[in-house]
Amino acid sequence: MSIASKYDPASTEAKWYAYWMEHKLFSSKVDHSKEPYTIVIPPPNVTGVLHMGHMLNNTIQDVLIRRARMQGKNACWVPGTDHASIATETKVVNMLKEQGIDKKSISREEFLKYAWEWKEKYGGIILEQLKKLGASCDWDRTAFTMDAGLSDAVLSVFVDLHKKGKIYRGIRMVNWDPQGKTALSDDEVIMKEIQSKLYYIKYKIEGTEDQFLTIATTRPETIMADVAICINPNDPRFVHLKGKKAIIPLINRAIPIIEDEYVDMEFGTGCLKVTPAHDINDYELGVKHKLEVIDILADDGKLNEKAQILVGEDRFIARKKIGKLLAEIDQLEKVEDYKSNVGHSERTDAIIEPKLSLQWFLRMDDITKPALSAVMDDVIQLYPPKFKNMYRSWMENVRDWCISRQLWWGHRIPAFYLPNGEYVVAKTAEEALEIANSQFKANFTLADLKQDEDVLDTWFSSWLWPISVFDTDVFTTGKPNEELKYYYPTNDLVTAPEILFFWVARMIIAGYEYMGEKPFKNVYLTGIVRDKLGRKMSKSLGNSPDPLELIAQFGADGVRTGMLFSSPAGNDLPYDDKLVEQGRNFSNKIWNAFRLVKGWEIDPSLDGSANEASIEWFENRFNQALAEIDEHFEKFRISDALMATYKLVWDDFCSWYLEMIKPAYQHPIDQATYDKTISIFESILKILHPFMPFITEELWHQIKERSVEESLILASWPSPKAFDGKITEEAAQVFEVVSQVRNLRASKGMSPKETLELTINAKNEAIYSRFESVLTKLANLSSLSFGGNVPNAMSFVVKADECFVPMGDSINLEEEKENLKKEIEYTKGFLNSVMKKLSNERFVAGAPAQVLEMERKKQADAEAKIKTLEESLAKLG
RNA sequence: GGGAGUUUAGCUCAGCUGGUUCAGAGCAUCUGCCUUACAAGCAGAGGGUCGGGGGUUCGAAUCCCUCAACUCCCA
Repeated sequence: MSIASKYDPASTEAKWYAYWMEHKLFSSKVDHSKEPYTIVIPPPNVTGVLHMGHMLNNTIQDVLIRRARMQGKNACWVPGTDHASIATETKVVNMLKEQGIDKKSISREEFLKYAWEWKEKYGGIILEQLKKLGASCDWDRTAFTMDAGLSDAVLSVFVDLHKKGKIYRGIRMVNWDPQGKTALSDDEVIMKEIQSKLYYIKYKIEGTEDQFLTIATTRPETIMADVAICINPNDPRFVHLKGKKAIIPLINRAIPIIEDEYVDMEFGTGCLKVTPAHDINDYELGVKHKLEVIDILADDGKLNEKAQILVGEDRFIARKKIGKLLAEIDQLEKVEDYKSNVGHSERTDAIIEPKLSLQWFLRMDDITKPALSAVMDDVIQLYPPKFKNMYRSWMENVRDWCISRQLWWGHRIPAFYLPNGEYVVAKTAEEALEIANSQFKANFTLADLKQDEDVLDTWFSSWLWPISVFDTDVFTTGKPNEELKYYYPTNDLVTAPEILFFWVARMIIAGYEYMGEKPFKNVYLTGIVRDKLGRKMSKSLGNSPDPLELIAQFGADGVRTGMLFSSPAGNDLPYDDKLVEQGRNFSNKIWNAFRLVKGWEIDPSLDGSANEASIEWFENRFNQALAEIDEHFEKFRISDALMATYKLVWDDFCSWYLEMIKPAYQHPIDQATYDKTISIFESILKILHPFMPFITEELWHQIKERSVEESLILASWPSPKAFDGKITEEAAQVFEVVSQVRNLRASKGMSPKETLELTINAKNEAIYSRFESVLTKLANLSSLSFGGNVPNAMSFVVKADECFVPMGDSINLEEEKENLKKEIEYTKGFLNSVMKKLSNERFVAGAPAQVLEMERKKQADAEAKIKTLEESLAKLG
């Protein structure tokens, strides 16, 4: 045989991907004669490389898009990348550092030149990697969040929202990363439990020499920024302190003692130091009690001159030193070990400093409303729906979005400061100048304008993604172009739950704000890919396999199916090489099934009527399975759809169907059976294609020569036909007899080659005679007959039909009797439990008719079975 | 501290509105086979008190209460 016994994916995959690309089969154009089906890719970081999470995510998208394409929809999968401000800037800064260049020593323009060079060099690697996976994106549409058009859209939106009064500038407490020297959104902060210390510090009461109050704090270095001590008004321990003042140790500044029920009487000493500049809760308390704000920390986390002491020291060194100084003057009561959750920067891992700073904000109270109800009312459906709760609690408690970042790589905030202290928001400096001069009746020149140094949060561009990849002007014109009208709203979004709020929620917000319409219908949330120990895959742990190596080793089809075998929506995927191995084995199984069929000689003179029952059975079984598979897809149960396909192909098609119709070795097959089998094979390739695009396309073309238009990627998904459940049920009964005969052989240690005689005492002989040739072949029988009395035979019962297999003298009469007795005993016990139910008046009265009927049938079946068994026992003597 | 989720076979998970689809699947395990499509395979088998306890019901993996463990989100 000319075809190799093992499938070699490498050459096949390269060949077909090139073929699809060459003939532009992933391409989608506006076509009103077809229903659009659109997915926008969650844009990966432009400088990123493919990791296992991408593999899972993009495999799912490709499965969905390929199936939609086969269903005759105009499938459009838009790829692209995200500029990822912080991540990319960090990488570029590090790269420059390696070259001995300090970011501070070069200008913004120079830095951006390096950054763009970096982007040109590494940007898009990840997209190339996606091609290896088989991703059928319309690559001509590849977008980048910093492309000219998309950037323009971002600025338009900023200007527009500012005009609408939704964007404002204000002092707020933000999460400050002292290492990256930038503000972070709440979502970019990771809470980690760390071991710290709780310092008990004694503050002297003003006007006394020996009266103190003690406060417990984890941050003694901030006492110089204290503006009050707060006690709970209901705390009897501190009644004597009301209205007094306390003196901050070391700097001897008096601060008032205030009262607020916010203070937890149980925690620490019950006294709380209030430091509005350095703690969010204190800040709110400060606002409530109109306290001043003293900020003693510089942007880099070092103490500034307002601290009065230890100026220039790093916050953590200052913490230790303050502890020591306090101890020296005997105002440190004690230090305890303490575990607390502390925010860390997602990017730099530095401990976050709550910091007051001047930032740009987007008002979230109104703009979020349609986005909340869209999900609550299932206009947008989350899969799995359990995320609805999380979504709601987030949307209901959302805070204004801090959209400025102290970085250079990104969309620079289009705000221009004027010499008169005012500022103007406009897309360009020229426009800004015009507005400024007319608004303030001035004669400023371009040189007078100073643009804001900050850039916008990356999500402020990616929230427009489902719109801006199609139309970048709609934000100013308000009139969607043809593309946007046709493709928007998109259908499905596949992404990780960790960015449900970062990204998904904000796209919904932008969708309603600018299109008055949802951006997508369904959101499929994947899980996180973890290693065997349940840890997240990460570069630092080194526990992530290289996706490209996996593809090289197991084939893209194998990896795709492997990833999907065990990853229901929303569930983490515990990755194991075993999974992709199973995927590879599946490819091989399909390959070999094809080898078998392709190897048959056809003899047109042969009569194939003996195979008709088998063909009829499989066609029914196929339609039954297809209905299940389609249903799984509709409900986004992708793993289940795959598993149902897997079992149909492996068990029903390979293990049963092909064995049923397989001619004896070196014997030819009849034309009718061959043709039917090829057509069945084609149907199977179709439903496999979304999961395993490469091997299926390869075999599709090996079946016969086909034109580009006839490629499998464009073939139509089989439409489910009605199936006869009776046929599949009866076949299952016949298969059970086959299994039992095989089992009998195995338990007697007989070779499968030894033929056996089978006699069935059947209620309905037609079931078996229809499949006579199949039974004979698969159970390796020398004869099949019907009747009751068979001496010296082993017996088993299938659905109240007793089957006899004569074993001659090798039969152990006593053992047989024992087995029969056991079976009778068991069935009687079963009957008993049924009778108990049926004799229970309340059951008969309360249970629905259908259930009653079922119980009565159980009773009848069991009684018939017992009768058959007892007769057999009697015959044995 | 507040909220959500999870707990079913060795592992990963199905099990829809309580009732033959009711204790399931895949993988792993065990036994026997290199039976000319496939050992990346074939045929067969074993394996679970559905986290513990209590309740509702004629009937509970499924509903309620309670306890326990784990996970996530928020403070």
